[in-house]
Amino acid sequence: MISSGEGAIRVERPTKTLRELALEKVRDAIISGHFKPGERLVERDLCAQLGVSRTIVREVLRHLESEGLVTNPTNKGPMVALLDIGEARQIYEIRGALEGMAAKLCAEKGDPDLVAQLDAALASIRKAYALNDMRSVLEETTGFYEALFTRVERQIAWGVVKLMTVRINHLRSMTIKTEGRSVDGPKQMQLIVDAIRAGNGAAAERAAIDHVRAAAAIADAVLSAQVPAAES
Amino acid sequence: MISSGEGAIRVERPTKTLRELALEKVRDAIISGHFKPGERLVERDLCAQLGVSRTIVREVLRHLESEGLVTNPTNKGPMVALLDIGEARQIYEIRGALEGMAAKLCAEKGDPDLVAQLDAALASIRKAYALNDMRSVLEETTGFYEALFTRVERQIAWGVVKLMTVRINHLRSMTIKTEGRSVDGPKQMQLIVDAIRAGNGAAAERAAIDHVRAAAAIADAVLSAQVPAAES
DNA sequence: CGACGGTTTTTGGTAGACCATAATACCCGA
DNA sequence: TCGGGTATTATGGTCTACCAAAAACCGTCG
Repeated sequence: MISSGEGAIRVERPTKTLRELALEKVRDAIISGHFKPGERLVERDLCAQLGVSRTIVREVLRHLESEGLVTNPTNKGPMVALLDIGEARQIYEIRGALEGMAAKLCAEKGDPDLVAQLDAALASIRKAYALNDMRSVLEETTGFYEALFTRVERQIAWGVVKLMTVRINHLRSMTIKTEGRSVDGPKQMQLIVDAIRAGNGAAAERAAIDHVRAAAAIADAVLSAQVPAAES
Repeated sequence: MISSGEGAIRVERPTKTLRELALEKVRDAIISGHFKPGERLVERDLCAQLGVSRTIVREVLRHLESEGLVTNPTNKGPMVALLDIGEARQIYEIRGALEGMAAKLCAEKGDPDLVAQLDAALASIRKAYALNDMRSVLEETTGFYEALFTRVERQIAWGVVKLMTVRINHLRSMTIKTEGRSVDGPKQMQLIVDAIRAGNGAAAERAAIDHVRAAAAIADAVLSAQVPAAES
């Protein structure tokens, strides 16, 4: 991303600032469900729990707000964002559009290295499924798509997809556990890779969209079942 | 967005918090070029200029950072983000994908009201061009696309497009001033509307993509000319 | 049981302090 | 004059304390 002219001998001290640490902690806590949707996030409580000052906490909350993980009704204080079923559908749709675009570009690029990388990622996913290691499944799947985007220099689209993804993370972890997903999921991704290998852009796009669509359908079912009819 | 059960008699005091005000001010200052790309944004200076405390300024900077308008090199302090030509291309591409998607959905919906609204927006754009009122051109164009997205309930995609758009705002204001743009721009948008009116989803999608593509091409030319060869 | 009124909680926002580090200016000796 | 080391300054990162106002809570009284 940064055009550092002078090679890779940079010292790169990964000085994480306290704020970044706190941000990750809170984000993970939300994603992992430690803080449940709708739960209030009281600034001073967070200060105590994180062991940092309000300055930090406020900045973190603001950041998460702009990520869509936290909502902030004025004069009420921040809370973990609720995921609307309509929003979830929209997010899956956006992912479909962008992942389809990336897959198409990959196919048109015709880079054997890329195909190899995707194959490897897919193998890892299958292995993780076999071991029932859902955490790794998610991780490797993320890696698969990261390659899909970044190998054709689409960092920004990848950023958007990541942003969207954190908001539906708990849905993701439910969809991958669904009956048959351990077979269907990789199979659909295989179709993407095959189309890319064949250099068939249109097919790659379609396959990517289909894969997201399948995940969306499962998520939809999960959400509908989970909240059959929220009373007024 | 919010399901307020009890009708529209809400008092709705638009109590903007200071922070929100400050955020808009700074964002506008960046978009309008008051703060130029690469310029340092010194926290204490901003405090003085905005008349708010450092807490607020820091939160605002963090927010703009996650919008991509500000970068924050560690140990250096925030500065207005530089727009890379590659990033600009990526952004136009994403807009193409999403606006194409929205246009297609609009066509498939077949809502006469929507068509009327788009026609009206387009008329306003033409009028603004005739008056050489570029500010209004931008505004009305935004309205056009907002309708395109929100009329088919794609608020999230619209949010993404808005996010992308602020980052290329100065490019936008240059492209619309380009020779012939006052004719070509509306003409291309007319094609979108026509396709929607005809209920032709594929054509609407194509027209939307073409329109973005044309803008991207101009932006590309502008950027390439502007920075012929940035030295190492 | 319900309305009223006060107390506590919590947010929005401010001021100012402290430290660490990066950049800059400066100064002194060879 | 040049080189190098040191003092200074600018700035971000972080903390604490404080205030006002909105909300939430709670207990009392009609």
